[in-house]
Amino acid sequence: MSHSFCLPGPSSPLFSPMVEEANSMDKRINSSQEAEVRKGPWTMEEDLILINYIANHGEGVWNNIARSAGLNRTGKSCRLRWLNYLRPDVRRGNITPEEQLLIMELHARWGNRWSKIARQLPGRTDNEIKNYWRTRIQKKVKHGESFDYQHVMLTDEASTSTSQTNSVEDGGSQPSYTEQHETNPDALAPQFSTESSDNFWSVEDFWSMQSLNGD
DNA sequence: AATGAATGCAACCGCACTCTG
DNA sequence: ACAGAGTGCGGTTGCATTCAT
Repeated sequence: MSHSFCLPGPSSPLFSPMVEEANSMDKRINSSQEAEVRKGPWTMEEDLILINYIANHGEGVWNNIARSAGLNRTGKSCRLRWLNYLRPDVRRGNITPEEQLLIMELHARWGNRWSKIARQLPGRTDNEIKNYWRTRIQKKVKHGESFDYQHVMLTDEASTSTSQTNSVEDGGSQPSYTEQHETNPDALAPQFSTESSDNFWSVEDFWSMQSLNGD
């Protein structure tokens, strides 16, 4: 199968700000210890490498993927990034009222079995559900002693239409990708971010592009 | 406009489980 | 049966962003 993504090379203008950052980090790493693995936020380059590698070779042993793809990351880190963010079927953005109700019902039944709960919500990840529960629902449960599904849903729907809407769809916390737009606004290659705005490419765009390339 | 607090999310950590030789 | 490697999972943390003053 040929799933090549036509990745822009590291010298591409698209990557320059990010690569600079990565390089400076690499320098620090290389100067201290060659084999030290990278931690912290993923760069766009790393994402593309991982996506491209898995598209070509499929999933496998994560430590091998990390090594073979040339990513200076642990297999664990690659797996997490793939499952929570890069997978083509991962749904991002607003949790619908239906999903919220389901989460609450399943949590009432199973407790903090996030992965189990996530399996009932196609495209949602355990991490996302866990975060959602802790930041939205648990907070409300704490404040209002009596746990009223209906109330939680109604109030959260309101917040969904305001703050939550921008949490992911406007890029959320992916500053490292969008920053480059500032430093390199005229980059020829498409921007890659989670934003759905006109000027940026989202992960979804990337995968639809991939399917257009005829895999 | 500045700044401190609150919030939300990505990513890491540690432990437990499963698989394989 | 055992040990080591790999994986899955839940808890926690760090930090960027947003909000309130």
